[in-house]
Amino acid sequence: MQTDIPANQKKPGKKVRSAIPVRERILVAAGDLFHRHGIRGVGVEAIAEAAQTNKMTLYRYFDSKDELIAEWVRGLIAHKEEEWKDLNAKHRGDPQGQLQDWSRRVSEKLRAMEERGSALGNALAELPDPNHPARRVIQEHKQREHKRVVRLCKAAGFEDAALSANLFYMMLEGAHSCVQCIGMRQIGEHLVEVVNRMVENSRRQRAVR
Amino acid sequence: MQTDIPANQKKPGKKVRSAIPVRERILVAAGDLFHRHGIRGVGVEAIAEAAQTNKMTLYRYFDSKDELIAEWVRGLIAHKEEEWKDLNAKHRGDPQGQLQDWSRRVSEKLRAMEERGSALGNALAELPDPNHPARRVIQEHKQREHKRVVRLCKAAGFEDAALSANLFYMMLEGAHSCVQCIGMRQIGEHLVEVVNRMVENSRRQRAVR
DNA sequence: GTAGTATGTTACCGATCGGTAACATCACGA
DNA sequence: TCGTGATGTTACCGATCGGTAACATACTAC
Repeated sequence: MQTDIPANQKKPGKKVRSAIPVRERILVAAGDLFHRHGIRGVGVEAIAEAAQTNKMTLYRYFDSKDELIAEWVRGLIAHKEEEWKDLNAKHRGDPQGQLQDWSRRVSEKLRAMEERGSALGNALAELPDPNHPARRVIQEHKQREHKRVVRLCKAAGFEDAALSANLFYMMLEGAHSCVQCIGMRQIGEHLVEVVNRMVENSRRQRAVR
Repeated sequence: MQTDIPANQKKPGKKVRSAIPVRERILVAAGDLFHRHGIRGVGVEAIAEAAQTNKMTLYRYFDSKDELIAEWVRGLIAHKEEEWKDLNAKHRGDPQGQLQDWSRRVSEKLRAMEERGSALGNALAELPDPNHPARRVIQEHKQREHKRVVRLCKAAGFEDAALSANLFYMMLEGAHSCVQCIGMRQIGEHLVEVVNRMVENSRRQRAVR
């Protein structure tokens, strides 16, 4: 019941330097707000506040809001590509297993998602300018992801690899849309089911041959 | 080579009243700009100008920008539901034909589309506020559309109607995303192909039984 | 003609936004 | 203890936005 304030912190509510570095806090706060309220619906001031800092500091780390958006997007993508790598390491030489596992992971994420869809998908919708740094980064990533899926489907020995890959990719994108459109968080389970059947079909076909 | 201006039009470049009523011109202009530059990226002034009128007149027809957005969305939806009705009339008692025809129509639209995805999908991404009039209208429409697809898949006699319906719906949504993500305007052809196979499978199964 | 209605014009309001300058304060190492 | 770099604070800028008021003009019906 000491009434005095300990000397090591000047005022009761005064800044207790967070362990997480500022730059990261800003990125996390920005990401959260962008995804919840839309990129254009969030001001830099609100981001700084949510990151427990201020606008000036934000602009010391990021040249502009657009660059902050791009950095956030780059982080999302880096994380996602890391997951693809993990997947590849875990199911080395088993492309079918990779596709199945990926669909399972997506399904889990969808179940835990709010009514908002994919962050990257929404970002594309919100940033129509083809020269926006974030837009280009996203599109390049999606191209890489699509190519990866095509490669996996080929390696999986699917009869029509291009068709299977595009089916897989359509479902991947569509599942996220569905959560936002009709609030169907359990649709991922159907994604998983379809992928499983694709794999089964491929095995059956191979057995016949 | 008459130097004088005909009496029936005061000035050379003066307003030659368009045959299309103002309200509709505004909606068309708004829709075009919304879809090209994003809803939040377009100001009412720009809309009025594109509609060859002015802000005051715009606000005489629409209570607010949000209401204009909602009206535009309602128009899109009405048009789409009209198409569903046409489809039903054309393939009465043939649910499989309806699904196939719908996928074909979507495919055609995708091929003609710019790099921007679905207008309704983008609108959802741009309007995160669950109380926005446009958002609610879109979600209700998507719910109806989804139910319609489920009904069609049941009527089509697909083995697992719920699964087929969700597959169909994921592809529908996903195909639009893909155009925006990776610029794949020909992906609709694969959508059509998958639907055709679903129908074939269903027929083969029925033949076996 | 004249009245009434629809539309155009201009100017303005308050709010918000992205971004910057100048200066104060803090934490920490030498 | 001092100095230095990182961070906080405040105030401000110009631009844009959604929305409104007041008034001018055009068109149409009678």
